[in-house]
Amino acid sequence: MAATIKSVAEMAGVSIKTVSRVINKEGTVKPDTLKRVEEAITALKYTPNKAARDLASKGASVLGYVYDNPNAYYIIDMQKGILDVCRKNNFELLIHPCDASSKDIAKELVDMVDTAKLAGLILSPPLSEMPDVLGELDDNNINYVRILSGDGAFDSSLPYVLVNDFKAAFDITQHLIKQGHTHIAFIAGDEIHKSTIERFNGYKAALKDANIAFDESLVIKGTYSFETGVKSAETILAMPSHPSAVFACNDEIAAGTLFGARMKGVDVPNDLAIAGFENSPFSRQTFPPLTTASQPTNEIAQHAAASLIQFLRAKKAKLPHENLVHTFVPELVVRASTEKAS
Amino acid sequence: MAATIKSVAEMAGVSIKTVSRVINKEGTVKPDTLKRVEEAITALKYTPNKAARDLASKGASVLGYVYDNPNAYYIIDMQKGILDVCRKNNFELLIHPCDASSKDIAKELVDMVDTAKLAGLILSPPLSEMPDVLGELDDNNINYVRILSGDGAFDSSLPYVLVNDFKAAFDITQHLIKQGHTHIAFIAGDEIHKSTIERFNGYKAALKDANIAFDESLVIKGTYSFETGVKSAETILAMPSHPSAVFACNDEIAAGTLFGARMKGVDVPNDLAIAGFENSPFSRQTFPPLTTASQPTNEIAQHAAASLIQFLRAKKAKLPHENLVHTFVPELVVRASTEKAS
DNA sequence: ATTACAAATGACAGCGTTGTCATTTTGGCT
DNA sequence: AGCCAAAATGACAACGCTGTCATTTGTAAT
Repeated sequence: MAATIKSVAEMAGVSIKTVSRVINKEGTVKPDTLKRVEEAITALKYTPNKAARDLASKGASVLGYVYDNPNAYYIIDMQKGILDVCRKNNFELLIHPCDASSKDIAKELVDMVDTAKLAGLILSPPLSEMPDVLGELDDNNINYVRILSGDGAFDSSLPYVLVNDFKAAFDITQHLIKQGHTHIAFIAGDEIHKSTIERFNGYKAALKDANIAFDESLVIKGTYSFETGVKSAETILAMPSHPSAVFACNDEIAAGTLFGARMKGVDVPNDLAIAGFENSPFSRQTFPPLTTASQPTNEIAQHAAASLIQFLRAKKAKLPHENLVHTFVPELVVRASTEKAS
Repeated sequence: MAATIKSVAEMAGVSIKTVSRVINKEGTVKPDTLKRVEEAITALKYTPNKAARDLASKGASVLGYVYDNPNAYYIIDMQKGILDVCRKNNFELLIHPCDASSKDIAKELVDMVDTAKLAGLILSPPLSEMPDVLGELDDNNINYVRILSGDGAFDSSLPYVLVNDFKAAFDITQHLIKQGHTHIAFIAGDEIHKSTIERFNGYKAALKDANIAFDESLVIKGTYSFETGVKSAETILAMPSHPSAVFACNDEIAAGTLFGARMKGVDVPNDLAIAGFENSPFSRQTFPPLTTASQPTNEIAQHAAASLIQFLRAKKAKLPHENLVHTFVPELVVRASTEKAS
């Protein structure tokens, strides 16, 4: 029923190999024949059979996007960015939400790559920051690109994308300090995420930079969740002479903190300033809207996917390839939750 | 390098066809040989080559999930549900976010099915409710399952999943009425979504049921967005003797309304009760939390995917199949945004 | 035992491409 | 015109599996 390379070849009066050359843009076809073939392709509405292609060329062009992240907005943005690049490069995408805390996660990924014959993986935090998972992937010769939190290049034959949480956290803290706060609480997210550490370090660095003594008692451990924020608000407000500002490790925590403060009748930002991180859509929709840091998720995703594809191509062609690295610095977004009405 | 069906056959001392029978669970293999083959498979870590399989059996086992929906939580839930079923049935999933308002959307989908040799599509609203898109799919003999808003079965040879927004909206409105409200505004979402219409009808039915005259001036048109909520709040609060309650077509609008009310210093729920729809995670995280209706998105997704797969199998085997229909009724979730402190 | 028939297994031809290598065509030089 | 290398094209085997049909093996009834 559907057109095949053979029917196109017959119609154009050439061999199937020539048609193959045309669809693969090998560039060794005379303009004249090229045109005939292209016309035949259009006329027959021919699209190459992917299965046959994959079989003949050994190995499919499918990437896997692996994630364990509760932030739906982040995931959706990542998916869109990756898909864009995949479509442009004739790759397909397999998504794989999973449980990073599962004991067999590494094996699960290896199996998946194996079964689906994946060309490579794209890893989001926290998976991209788990040494044992990465080690297992390395052992099995699996290609992957990582998106992770960090502020400097490191040695790796595989591509990766860095997000400089340190710098952004520094900026946010500095912003709070400029608003006159000296007593700033920090609410941490899951420690399995390197971003938590980086943001914490940025926070400390900004304090130091402003000659404000770091006070351990102002640091609250938690997870990247609304509930953490709610509980932390209670804790913070119960402190004798409580902090006048809070830097929450992400918007969800910040929203929870805001909620908790509200419950206690506390005025934000006048009695308590609150800053988040990530620029989730809802950070704009809380009341008051949250000061936060914005990372270009879609762009990050595109860079990650593009690097991986470039890497795979270089590898296939046995070309040497440069170390593919990109760094992004989330940008400070100031909103009402940290700015006193003037 | 990797094991093939041939190497397994050799090791087990059988023909490749027998191995094929084993991996396809055809069930016509003697227990004895079965065991030998399975051992060989394990020993060699053999996994069938998907491309070869697809090629030989004409047509891959890949479903496409097509959506144009700004609600990230909904999409993530849907994906997870679909993915679960796909994995269980050895199907793969291709996700396809798209723009339903694009003129060529129907063509885009047909092309996609064609190119990726998809076995079928899963359609979310609003795509599942657009006659011209469906018509084009029908014309091209594309198999699909729809998830749509409605309250009764209809004739269709293809499976579909119904969500009874009418009933749920009725329940929400009734809840507001029971709280003593008689002056209830309705904020509509995009009209391209049938859910908007259904929810509107449910709202009207509940009013009628309580002998409250329907007042056209209390209906505000909008889109499923936070901004619509914010603007509507202004409109509503500017009304002479403004409504005491609002039924917003979804949580995002409701959150916006809440935000807008807050801006004006209005007390929710005492001066204005607000109800949403969808039970988005953030409906629990606004202050006060929103009354809403909860739909089991994950389950809906699973049913949709399962019906489609069942349909495809029946079709392939040329078996007659019953009309595969499931109906879900979202459940009322009462929270502080509509309950006056007692 | 023999026959008859069902169950289990195998041989082999595709499926629609790409890769390899052989062949033909082309165009620039003498 | 004649020659040669380079460019263009083609023939054909693989890729790893499934479908079809033929063959062998097992089983129950005579």
